[in-house]
Amino acid sequence: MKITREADYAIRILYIIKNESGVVSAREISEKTGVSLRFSLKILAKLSEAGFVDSKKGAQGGYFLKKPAEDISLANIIENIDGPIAISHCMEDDFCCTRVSDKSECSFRKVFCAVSGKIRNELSSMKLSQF
Amino acid sequence: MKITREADYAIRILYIIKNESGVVSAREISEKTGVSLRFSLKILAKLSEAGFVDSKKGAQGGYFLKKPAEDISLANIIENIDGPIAISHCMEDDFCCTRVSDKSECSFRKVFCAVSGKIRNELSSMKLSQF
DNA sequence: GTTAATGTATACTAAAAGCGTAAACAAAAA
DNA sequence: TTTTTGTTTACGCTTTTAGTATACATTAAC
Repeated sequence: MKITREADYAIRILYIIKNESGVVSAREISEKTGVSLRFSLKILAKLSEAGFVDSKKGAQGGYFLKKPAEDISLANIIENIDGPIAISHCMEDDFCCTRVSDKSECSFRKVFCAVSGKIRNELSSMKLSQF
Repeated sequence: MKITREADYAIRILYIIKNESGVVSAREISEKTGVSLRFSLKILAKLSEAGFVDSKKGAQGGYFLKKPAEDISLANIIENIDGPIAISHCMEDDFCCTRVSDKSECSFRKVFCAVSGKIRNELSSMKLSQF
């Protein structure tokens, strides 16, 4: 029922980068979040691959947002780190639906999909810019 | 971001008990859900302790609902098996708030609490009786 | 051009949680 | 009194989470 710590950290890291005028070094991010340098770097690499940030190498280098903060939602961040937002394993093809002959028949699956959709909408409406 | 399989199974088990006229044996529950007998028993013990079901021992014994199905919501079941519905570790006292001096200052905490509340409301409105 | 500060990539490991099993026991109906 | 059922406690395997270590590549500054 929870997002991972990594996703939580990712949100805070992006928040720090957003609030800084120039580029922010991994060291500075680590100090401000309290997350170890190594782990911060790992998360930053994922954020970079996902296209949220870009980096400038070498002395005085660091990270900066690649997209406007209005275009980054909590749902975007979470899904990139943790994978799809889904409230139950039921929504995976090899779980409940190996037991229920017709997938569309499973009323719980329907409910879980509906609830997951609402959560996703909620988190999609929350943009990095509003924090 | 997911409920555990145990919670998912618990929901399905209660659904089966609800739809049966008399008592239902653990064996029958296991067969109908596809969950092993032992694991079904483990879940049934939790559901019994939580007051959702009661049981009749001895030959021809089994389980039956202790409350009306209208009074059992998905939120009730999930919280009993998995613990409180909370979308982030941030909401635990020893996580983000060891880093933020004033808990109420942490804007992410507020957002996570709000989203968690919405999810809980959603799941609370879904009663076992409607399935 | 060299150096030092930075980011990149891959692999590894420890701890926790999730998932399920085993075995011995207790109760009660037939 | 036997058999069917539920109860309790402990154990163990597997997967995920969380974090670390090492070696390498890039580039700005001097």
